[in-house]
Amino acid sequence: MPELPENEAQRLTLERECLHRTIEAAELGENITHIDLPGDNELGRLKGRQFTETRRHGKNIFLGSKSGPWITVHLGMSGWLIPYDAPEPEPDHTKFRIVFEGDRRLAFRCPRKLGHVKIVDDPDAYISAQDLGPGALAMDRDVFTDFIGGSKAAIKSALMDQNRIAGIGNLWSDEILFQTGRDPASRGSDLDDQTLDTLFDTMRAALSKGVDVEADYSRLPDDWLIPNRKDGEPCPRTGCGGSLTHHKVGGRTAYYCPVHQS
DNA sequence: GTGATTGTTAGTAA
DNA sequence: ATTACTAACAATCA
Repeated sequence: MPELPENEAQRLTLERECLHRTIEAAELGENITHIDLPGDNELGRLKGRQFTETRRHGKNIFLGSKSGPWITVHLGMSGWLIPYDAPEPEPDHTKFRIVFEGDRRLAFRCPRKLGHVKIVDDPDAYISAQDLGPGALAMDRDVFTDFIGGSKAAIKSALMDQNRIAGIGNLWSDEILFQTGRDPASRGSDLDDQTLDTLFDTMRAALSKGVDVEADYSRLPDDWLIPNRKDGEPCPRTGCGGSLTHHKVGGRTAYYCPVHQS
């Protein structure tokens, strides 16, 4: 379930659970055809080292140290990083694991195999090679408003364009547009300057709150979309009175309220 | 069986 | 050249 807030929560978990422990081994799991994982040579480079820092850019998580190497993880659609202590059982669908000295383990669970793990020497070089845009919570207002204001694509698709804004996916784009009161299929180029500013502020506030609650949706406000994101639910916006519905925008399912989002 | 899923990307079209 | 849209990827679930 990984967009910017979820990935940031994962980074925090790694920060708390996986630093300053000597790596005994890095290993592949079972049933790993069709998933992008490091080869044996790469795995060997991790042995004997310690991770000392974490980073995140958009939906990409990095775990490493000044002198490298780093591992970078993308969770894909269903990936999750799970620290645990032996002899607790390893999670199902573990595709990659790190064995730390002592009992600590880190499992990369990825049942749908759309995530990946790579070994990289320099996170910054990796980020620029991937052509990722600036992180949604790190970017300047002008860069955001220039891009959205000049985009003829559906505004939902523009918000999710990782090459321009890194970190926003299907759920959080819906949330941002719900709070801004815009139809997900509308065009960014149709927005006036004031609305673009509001959209930027709303994006920052929504994602920041998601980060604050460590992506625990039960701790999001009741009048937000995500905790109510289901067909036929009453629109949670106070006094709106509409009903939530959905349709396809840019190949993804967009949930929205047809009454207050235009 | 049908259609859906919180993501990315190769290929195509404009 | 740039931008926008679609289908495909793999596994699971309703």
